[in-house]
Amino acid sequence: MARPFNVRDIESKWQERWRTSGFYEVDNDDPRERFYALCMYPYPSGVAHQGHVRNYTFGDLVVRYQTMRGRAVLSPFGFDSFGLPAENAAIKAGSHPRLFTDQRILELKESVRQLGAVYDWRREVQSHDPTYMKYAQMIFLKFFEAGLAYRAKATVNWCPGCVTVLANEQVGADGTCERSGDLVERKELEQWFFRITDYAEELLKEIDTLEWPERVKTMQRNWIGRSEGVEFSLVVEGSPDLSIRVFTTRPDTGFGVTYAVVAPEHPLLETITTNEQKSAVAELVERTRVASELERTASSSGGDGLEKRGAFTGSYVINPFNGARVPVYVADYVLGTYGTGAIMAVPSEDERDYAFAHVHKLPIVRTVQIPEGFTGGAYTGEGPKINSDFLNGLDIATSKTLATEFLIEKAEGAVTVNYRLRDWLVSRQRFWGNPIPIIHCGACGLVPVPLDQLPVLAPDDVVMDKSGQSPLATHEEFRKVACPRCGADARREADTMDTFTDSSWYFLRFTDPFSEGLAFDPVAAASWMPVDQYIGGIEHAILHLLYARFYMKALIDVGLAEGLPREPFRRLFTQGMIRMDGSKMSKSKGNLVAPQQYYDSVGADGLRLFHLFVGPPADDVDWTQQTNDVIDGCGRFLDRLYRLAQGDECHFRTDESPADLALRRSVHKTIVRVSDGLDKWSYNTSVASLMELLNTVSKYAREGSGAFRPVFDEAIDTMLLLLAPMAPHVTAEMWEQRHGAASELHAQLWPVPDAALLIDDTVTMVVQVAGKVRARLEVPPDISEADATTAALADENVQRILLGAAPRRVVAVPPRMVNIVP
RNA sequence: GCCCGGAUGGCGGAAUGGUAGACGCGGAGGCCUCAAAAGCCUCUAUUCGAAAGGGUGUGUGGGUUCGAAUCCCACUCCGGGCACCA
Repeated sequence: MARPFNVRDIESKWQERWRTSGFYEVDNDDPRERFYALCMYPYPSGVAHQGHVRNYTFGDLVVRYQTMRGRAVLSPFGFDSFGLPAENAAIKAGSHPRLFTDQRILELKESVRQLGAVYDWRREVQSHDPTYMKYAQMIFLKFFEAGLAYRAKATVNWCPGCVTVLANEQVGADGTCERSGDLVERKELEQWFFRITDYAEELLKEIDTLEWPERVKTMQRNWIGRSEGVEFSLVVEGSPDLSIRVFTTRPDTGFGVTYAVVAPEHPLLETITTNEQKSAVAELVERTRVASELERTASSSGGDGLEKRGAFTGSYVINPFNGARVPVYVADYVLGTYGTGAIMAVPSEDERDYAFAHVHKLPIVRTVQIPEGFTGGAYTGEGPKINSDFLNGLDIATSKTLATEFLIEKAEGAVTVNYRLRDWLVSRQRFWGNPIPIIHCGACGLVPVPLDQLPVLAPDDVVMDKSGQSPLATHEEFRKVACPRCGADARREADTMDTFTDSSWYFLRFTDPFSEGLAFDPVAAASWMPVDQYIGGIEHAILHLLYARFYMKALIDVGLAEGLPREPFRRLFTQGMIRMDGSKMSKSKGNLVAPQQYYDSVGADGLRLFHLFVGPPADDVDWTQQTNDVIDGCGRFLDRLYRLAQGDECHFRTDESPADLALRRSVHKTIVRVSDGLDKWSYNTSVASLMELLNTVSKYAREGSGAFRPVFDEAIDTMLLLLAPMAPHVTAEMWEQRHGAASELHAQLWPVPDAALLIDDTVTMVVQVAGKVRARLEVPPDISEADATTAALADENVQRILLGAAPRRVVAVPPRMVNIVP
């Protein structure tokens, strides 16, 4: 494509200028109003792909726009540089992950620079940087001292592909690993956890205060999964001292309990299992132990496997509501890790219980009147209580209250809240991560590495393989250490931290990477936090965004972040992903379209404009055959603007004309429209109004009576200002051509519309007859209702359609429209 | 199964109770040129009509309203999230 200017020369000129000018570096004592703009820091995967381009285009737009709004904008960049891909690549090549990582950081940095995105690079953070590691370890130890980090044996998720344990959040709904896609196995292992469940209530409550996309908030609420109910005791028949605690959210259905279930992991299972039932129960327990999460949680609707997935224990418990004896089963549909690990089963009003009862031929007693025509099994809807003694005829809510009181009095009942959220498993059996700074001493137990010995760094000569053992575990020199407390021979912890721990506080480090001896100075951090605009992918809706919220609260509570807001990200924007042939554009799918070819043709400015223009930023983008044409179109728009601004094709006149006022009105209306679009994340319409304005100015200056220079100049300058955050290079170049090297476009303030120019002399009023448009009239904007009606009725076409008949009714909304009802 | 989005020309999309289809892509025609590329101009939902003008039209069916892409009810399809959490 032949262009009126040299894209590469212009773009590299300005990129170099931004790199060296320090214009986008902000100090912590900057007196301007502050704005913290942040894109989620990336895993360094090499040259940027279109997803990065899209993300950083939005981020850079925010930075430049807010800067022109007069704010001190904090715009840092860094790398989430620990993680499996580098380690796996290193194993394959017999090399060290640091080499891969450092190389890829350089590549990604270069891509970002070529996009023209501006950052305060003095604040750069890399997870694998020893300084950052030191403070990450220090935070771990603070959590450990505060009891927020603990070691426990638990049934955990093990990914055979990644040869490490995973957090619950990293396991998909189908029981596969979120990264590798392997089926996750369950293992009983001793691991490190963060007590995120301590914060379940706060994490849930504060979601309401966040300006986040509704669906992200919903996903977090569901993940935390709060449910309110009653815990009470079921006394075992024949053993008055023995009872099973159960949890229910439907105490009102107590009269419908026809059996009870304990989880295969339940501590009382052995005690209550009778001799005759021992083998059946043992078989069930063994089956559950080896079954994958997937098998265990497979849909309950398939009755086929269900029969085998439960066994009678031989014991009975007494239903406190009616004194009935009901059998106790063990079944794998009850989880040992939730509630009390045991339930009262009400097949009539619970679908899972219904399915189980159906297969095991257990009785079903309805306690809610089913609606007429209801044909399903369990009925979970509203209705009057039946078969329920003192609850009969009442609604469910009232019955719940009464039944709860009953249980409190008669069955050691207590109102309880349960959460689906589990503690965060943070240890990983991998090499390329931050070592957990703990020493295991036979005498002293778990001993923190003294602060002055941080960071614990992994040695470079570690054998990384996929044996499943932590690579550090086999390095004798690393592991062997004297206990800091008693001096005896001890062993260093060999596991590393989940990389999500790194991304849980990097945004705090960005605010103050300068202080010595501190992760960050709370005063400096408080001057920037919370992040005013956080931008990233929807794929982090739960994982990163939940962990970071937890870290923020925990850091405050352990005293590292006093005075900071408890929520780190005030506003979140999640961009759509890029799809090609129906699937996400990604390195693993091999369908990447590298940005370089567009840097060469339409330039970074053209490509940025495309990402802004292609559709609403939150929507997914389909990369199709049409895409290249649209990108060319964006380049064409910049070319036209450039050519027009040269003035060679314009006719200039020295006297004023009515056309000048009309143009100025278009210009000032465009200021409003573009600003609104930028404020409301409607970048596509902002670009559209600039394109429209260019068409208008072009017509004004090249056709008809021609252009008046000052009006033309105002139009061009305004367009450059409005376009500056979107296409920063070419606009900066044009500004310099017009105003000289002393004036820098990006240092200008955002244009302010002249209110007087936002009002037109006449507006188009629509005349409808019976709701159909029959005429359009030019009327003054302050036309009265009577005048509007008169003008409407006088219209020739309206007259013709009315056939002289008097209107039955006239609705006038001056000056927009008049609707005549014949 | 439950929850949340969404459905508008050939395509991406605009319009959140008042002119449906802004803007762009694609397409058609024209100007410029020896010719092409580039650029520029005009047209481009559909249908009847020579035109003036009219009919139809925002997934489907109903409703509210002077007036509905927009609000309400029911349904269909598409996308996403969650899914034995008692």
